Amino acid sequence: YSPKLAAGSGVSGGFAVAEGRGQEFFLAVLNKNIDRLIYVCHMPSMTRGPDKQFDPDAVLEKAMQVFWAKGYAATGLAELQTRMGIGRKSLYDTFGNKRQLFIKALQLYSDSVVGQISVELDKKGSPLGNVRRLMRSLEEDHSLPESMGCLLGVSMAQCRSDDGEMAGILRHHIQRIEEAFYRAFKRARDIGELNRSTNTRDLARLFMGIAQGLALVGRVQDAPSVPRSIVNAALAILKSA
Amino acid sequence: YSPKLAAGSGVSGGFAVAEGRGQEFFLAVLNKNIDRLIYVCHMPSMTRGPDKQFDPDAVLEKAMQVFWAKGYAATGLAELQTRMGIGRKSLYDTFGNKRQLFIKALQLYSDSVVGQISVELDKKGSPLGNVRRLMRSLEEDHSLPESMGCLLGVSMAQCRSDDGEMAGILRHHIQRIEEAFYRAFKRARDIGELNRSTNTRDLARLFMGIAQGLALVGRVQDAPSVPRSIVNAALAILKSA
DNA sequence: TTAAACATAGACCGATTGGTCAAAGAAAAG
DNA sequence: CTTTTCTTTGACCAATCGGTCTATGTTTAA
Repeated sequence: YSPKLAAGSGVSGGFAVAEGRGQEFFLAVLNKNIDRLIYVCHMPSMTRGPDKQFDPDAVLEKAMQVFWAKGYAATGLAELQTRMGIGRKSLYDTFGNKRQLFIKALQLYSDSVVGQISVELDKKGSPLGNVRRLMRSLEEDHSLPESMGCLLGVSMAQCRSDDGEMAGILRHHIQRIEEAFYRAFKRARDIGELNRSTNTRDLARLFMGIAQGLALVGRVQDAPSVPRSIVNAALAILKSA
Repeated sequence: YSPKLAAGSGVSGGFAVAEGRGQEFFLAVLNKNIDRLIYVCHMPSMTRGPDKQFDPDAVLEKAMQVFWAKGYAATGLAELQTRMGIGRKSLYDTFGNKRQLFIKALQLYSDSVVGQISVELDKKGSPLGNVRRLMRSLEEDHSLPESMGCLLGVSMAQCRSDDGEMAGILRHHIQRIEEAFYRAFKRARDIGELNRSTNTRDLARLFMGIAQGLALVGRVQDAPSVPRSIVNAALAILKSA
């Protein structure tokens, strides 16, 4: 861990008292002091260098934007560097590698966007009202010409079918969406906004799926009519559910 | 179009009668015979080489599979070659380039998969019965662990946000799905399987969106419960629509 | 058989990929 | 100041990217 030990010359040249002794002597000394050596090697440094010149969170946000717009595979390190505004070494030191950076970007997305969805759905008052407000908001977002869809959806589509780790991460994130809808629908049923016979788990999963489909279609849509229709029909469900 | 004319020596050497004439003469002759020359140049060759040693359609099907599983950007020419089983020159001579190959693969997908959906929905008998059968079939497909989702959905997610041409192509293909649902719902309303008040256009777009969401989620799902729920809830809509 | 027209395999291209490394600079403790 | 530790820049790497092209068949009309 320390370059002092890695420098070969320091070992034989540094210990004047050891002159003329055999190899066994050194081994004995090392064995006796190995714990202390390891301890010293792990000690915090006495001096420190300059702090990072960028805010890792702000920079990660930029990376997320790029992945969101272009997808994982189509995003190159060069573009990431440019948009994040940091050097490549800093990028690797801070985030590991491209894949880990992507996973961290997914986490950030989940924490912000999915978190926002949860907040919206958990608001006090009519849970179905919350759902309606959220869906109209999603409709508006994905009707904009510059809509990029949902990063989770985009990533599910790009995730290689044999990449189990990535699939698991994505599954976890979309489950958070499902759970947010589920809480809202369960509460709606409890207070009588939904029929007793309604399967709230099924309904939550359907709305999660609709949200994904909506975001996906919004990516290639040139007019707001299709997102509008989807949300209209989705909200019509709730009137008789 | 013919190397015979491209070979420079043939022009001056071939017309013995023209010896000693000026440049104007040649231009006059060319002008008089230009139509005939063009005609000749477009004539079918007198000899022909060997036929292709592969079936372009079968090979395109293979390419489609690769794009489907890995996505456009993550698919390299090397893998395409291997899976298609043809050389790179043949690939470029037959399909143009990677992008055109991809567009042709999209077309093939649309013709087969979307075509199949249309056939299913246009079947005689109860249109809502057709919808139910189709949705259960989609549920089954996307519950399989090896499900790769829908190539159109995958491509929408990967399509760069500034690639208008690709967005247009994809929009066209998913409209075919929407239209298939629309025909079924319209017919259902006409024969009384749906309420008069139901907006069949909205409902068709919703089901297209649900199908896309279902396919997307199926890509990362490890258990059939979520696809099952989505279709359950989607079909429950129809009972009171 | 000859020669034109095709298809094939595979070498080759510059550009770009994700990733590493050495040299230089900056901050802070001694 | 010096020294140590940290960051940053940018050169560099092998591998791969999409795409081209030459050399070598192979087929068929003349």
